[in-house]
Amino acid sequence: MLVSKNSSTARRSKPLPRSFYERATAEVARDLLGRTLCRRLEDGTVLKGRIVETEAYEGVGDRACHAYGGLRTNRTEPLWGDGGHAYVYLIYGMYDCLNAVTREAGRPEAVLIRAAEPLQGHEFFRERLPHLKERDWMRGPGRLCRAMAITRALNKADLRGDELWIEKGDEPASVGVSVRIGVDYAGPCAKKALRFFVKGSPSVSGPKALNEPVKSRAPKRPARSRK
DNA sequence: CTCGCGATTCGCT
DNA sequence: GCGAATCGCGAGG
Repeated sequence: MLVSKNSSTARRSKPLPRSFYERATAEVARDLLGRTLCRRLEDGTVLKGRIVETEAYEGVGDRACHAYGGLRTNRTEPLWGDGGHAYVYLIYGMYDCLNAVTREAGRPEAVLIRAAEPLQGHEFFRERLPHLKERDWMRGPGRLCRAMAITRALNKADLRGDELWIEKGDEPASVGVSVRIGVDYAGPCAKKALRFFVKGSPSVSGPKALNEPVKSRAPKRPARSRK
């Protein structure tokens, strides 16, 4: 029996189900913290990172959202599809950003994955981003995609697929909340507390002032209600 | 077709 | 702290 060192043949933990994504977007964003983002390369190498920072984009009424005002174009098409798929777009002509589409088809909402802590694939990451320290490999949405080789080729990919998926992971000890980063143009929507991060993680991006807040209390992961 | 600009990052002052 | 890099997208002529 072939034993693979890079775990390409290792049994794979189950990806989060579609139903995970078909909920209120802010809930999904909060709930994605601590989960394991996984990427399988063509050669079988599997890369993993622990999600430590996310942002919710709440659809047609959210001025910061690409689908604001009902905008439906070739670019925003993935947002309009089923939850549990990837929306990968290019920003500033050089960086890809990864979103997890939420809600059901017809509700164009998503969660931007802003940062993660490297869990698996250190050799690959180091070779790809030699100028950065380990903690910075996935610190920021552009670097995260760079490190994990996530490009627009994965746009619309199923997040339960073979190339890209998200696993259960572990519950963070402490969660922070703040306004979203880089959306000052969004008027009143820019004030909404839709950014979630794992407090104390060295891989969280953004200004210090947002990450070491004074009074914020972390909302708890909503208990699975039984009706 | 032209124009303005962005859910960022990096390097320099 | 500031500005350049770099190009696809969306709006408008």
